[in-house]
Formats: sequence, C-alpha cells, structure tokens
Amino acid sequence: MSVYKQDIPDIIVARLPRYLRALSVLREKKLTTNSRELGEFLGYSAAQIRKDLSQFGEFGKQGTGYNIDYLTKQINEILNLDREWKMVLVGCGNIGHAILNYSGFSSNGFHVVAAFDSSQELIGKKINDTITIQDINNLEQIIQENKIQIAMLTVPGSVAQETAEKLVNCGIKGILSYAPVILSLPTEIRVEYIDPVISLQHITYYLSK
Amino acid sequence: MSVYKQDIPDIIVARLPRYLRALSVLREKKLTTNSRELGEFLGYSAAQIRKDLSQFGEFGKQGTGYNIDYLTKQINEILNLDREWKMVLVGCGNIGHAILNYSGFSSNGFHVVAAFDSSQELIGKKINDTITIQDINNLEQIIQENKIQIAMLTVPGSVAQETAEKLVNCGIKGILSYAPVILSLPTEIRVEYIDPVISLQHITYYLSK
DNA sequence: ACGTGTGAATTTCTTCACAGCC
DNA sequence: GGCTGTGAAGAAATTCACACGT
Repeated sequence: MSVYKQDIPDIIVARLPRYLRALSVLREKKLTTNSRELGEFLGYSAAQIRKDLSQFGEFGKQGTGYNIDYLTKQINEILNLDREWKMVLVGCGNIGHAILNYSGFSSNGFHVVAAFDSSQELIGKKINDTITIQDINNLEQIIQENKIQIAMLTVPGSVAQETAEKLVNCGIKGILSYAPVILSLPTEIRVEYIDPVISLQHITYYLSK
Repeated sequence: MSVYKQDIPDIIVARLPRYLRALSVLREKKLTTNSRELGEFLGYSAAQIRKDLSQFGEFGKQGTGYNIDYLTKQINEILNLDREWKMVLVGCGNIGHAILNYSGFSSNGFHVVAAFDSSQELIGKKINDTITIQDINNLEQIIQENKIQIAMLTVPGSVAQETAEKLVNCGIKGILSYAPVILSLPTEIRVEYIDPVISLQHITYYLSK
C-alpha cells in the first residue's frame, strides 16, 4: 500500500511534528501509549490519531497500542528526520542573533552552518565561537557546496521578498521566514511563517476589550 | 444580524490577521481592492475571502470591491485591535532578550510593560533603557495593577507548564508560548505556540532526502 | 459591466462504530 | 478485555454560480 506525497493532506502532515513532541514527553515515563492517551495529550480525538497514522502504515498493535520508540522512528522517517539538515540563516539583526545562540535546533538535527548579512558592520563578526557572519554575496557558493535546501529568513520585511528570490535562485527549497511579509515564490518552494504579531492578533479576538 | 463569538469558526478568525497584512501592503499603492486581488495576494480563492468577511458584516460594494481603509478598520475592530494591549514577558534568556529588543510589537499596538525571570543574575538588569527585569514573585502585582491579559512565555520547556499555571492564576487570559511544550490549561485560556522546530519538521516532509 | 453576498453543491475533514487481532 | 485500522456517516470548510446593487 504505497503512498505518494500528493495523496496526504497537508493538514495531516502538519500534525505529525506535534505527535513527535508528545511522544518524546510520554517516553520519559513509559514504553507504550495508545490513541486515547496521545489524543488527550494533544487535544485531538483518538479516532483522528488513528486515522492520521493509518495514512502512512500500520504502526500499532490491537489490544496494546503503540510502541513509543517504534512510532517515533516511523514518524521521523516519514518527515525525513532520519538525517541531519544543514541550513543557512540570512539576516543577522536581533532575531537572527537570537537564533544563532539558540541550541534547540541542533538538538533536533537542524544545523545552521552559515550566516549572512549585507551590512559591512556585521560581516566578519564571530557569533558563539562557531559562526562568522559572511557577506551575502557568498550565499550561492556556500549553499551549493553544502547542498543546502533550507534557509531561515530573518531580514527586515522591506527586503524579504528580494532576499527570498535570491535564496530560491541559489537552490533553496524550503524557507522558514520570520519576516512579517507574505512571500510570493514558485509553488514548489515550501514556505513556513513565524509571525508573532499574527499570533497575538489571533489571541486578542478571544479577549474582552 | 448580530454575531456571537462562538458562531465563527476559528479557522476563519485565524485568517483575519493575514488579511490585515495584505491590506497594509495594498494600501501603499491604492485605495480600493477586491476579493480576487486579495485572494491572489494571500493564496486563497476569491470566494473564500468574500465568505469569510460576510461572517462579520457587509464591508464591500458591488461593482467596486472593498475600500481598504474601511475594511482595515472593520477587521481591526473585529480582532479587538482598536486599542493598545499591554503584555508581560516571562523568561529573559536568549529569546526573551530578542523579543524585548524587537520593535515590531509596539508598532502594532502590543507593548511589553514588564519582564520577569527567576535567576538572580538577571533580576535588576536593565534592557533597552526601558525595561528592568523583575523577580517573578512580582508577577501577580504587576498583572493586576495593569489589568494585563496577555503573556509571552519564553522560559525553558522544563518549567513552561508550571509557569503557565502561575500566569493563569494571576489572571492572564492569553499566552503566546515559545516553549517547545504542549501546555495543559483551562479551555477558556487562549494559547498560541511559536515553535520553529515544528515548522522545520513540517518543511522537511516536502524536501528530497 | 463589475464585483459583492449568499444559498446550493461539492469537497474535505472528523467522528462513529465495529470487525478483527492481541 | 483492550485497542487498532477502517469503511460509512456526519460535520465542516470550500467552491460554485448567480441575483442583485452600483
């Protein structure tokens, strides 16, 4: 029962990383879980957990549930997390700096191998003893030498679109953008946005004025 | 045709902040737009834009489309953005610091009025000339004096749950959490998560190994 | 002629409920 | 008895298509 990527709705794919988060917490206390427990943990129904997972294979055992290590391994494979991913970071202002100092990426297999900026004041600056900010003109060389597919975009909104286009021209396939701008790129490029203002504006709808 | 909050699906509410982003860009070049143009900009269908907006009122004119300023004002009111919002920030490590130095919140009407940490080394430190990191024990007093409803949670995952509970006990109604942890809180508390690892894991599904 | 607002049709997503296996 | 995987049912979201106002 082989499965093509196009077959699986994105809404299901989007839940898989959350399953991983839940599984890693549950693993601290036990070896096995089930759809009811996972669902309670995440706020989904047990049926939905089972339906989602059944899109990719049969990972559970009747009467027993799911072996946590086994299920984790399977989801990791589905999400292509059974390898390390190299990334570049473009834009070394406040947010860029914070990301370069953040350890949560590398512990999950994501490594920032180079950082870029266009400002002469920043170029050459060493961050965290490991990364030196480079001129943005070196982008293409670094991306292609390291066969990098993912970029984190932390430039100001005013230059986000043009920078994103440059990244795509250099061969980048996926972008995690922190810029408060909707990027217009070829559909085969995968873009995810992190925009705290949008999250806050979503929250305020439910608050009392 | 009055509308109760419960009536509107969250998936529609979640799109409204994006409409605002698009409108602010379009406003730079024109006074009027329509559902087709807005939809192209955001990657939604024209019909969806019209259906979404019709949930809240009749904001357009047949034959003309939408006046951008008027529509912006209406959506701002719907999302309770026609006022300033005060927030507290809890956890002054890397991410907390970056947020305190970031200006994108206040230009959208969100103001961090106090920052907290539990570490004696950070308490008393002044950030950005305006905010002094306070002891987390002052949380309740500050929140209640300023009638604050929103908190940004930037503590390590290991203490996120207990810190969130403390915030709720102090009267916080909405939390924007940067901690890589699923919070378990009363359903009336509105929580949004920013978790870049989850975003990256979503991206890698679509990349070639 | 243009473009909204909206019932109706369609598609997608979620839940139900149960046969089958541990 | 417990719990999965899954067709079928049900609910929700999206798109269609058009009457109607400008």
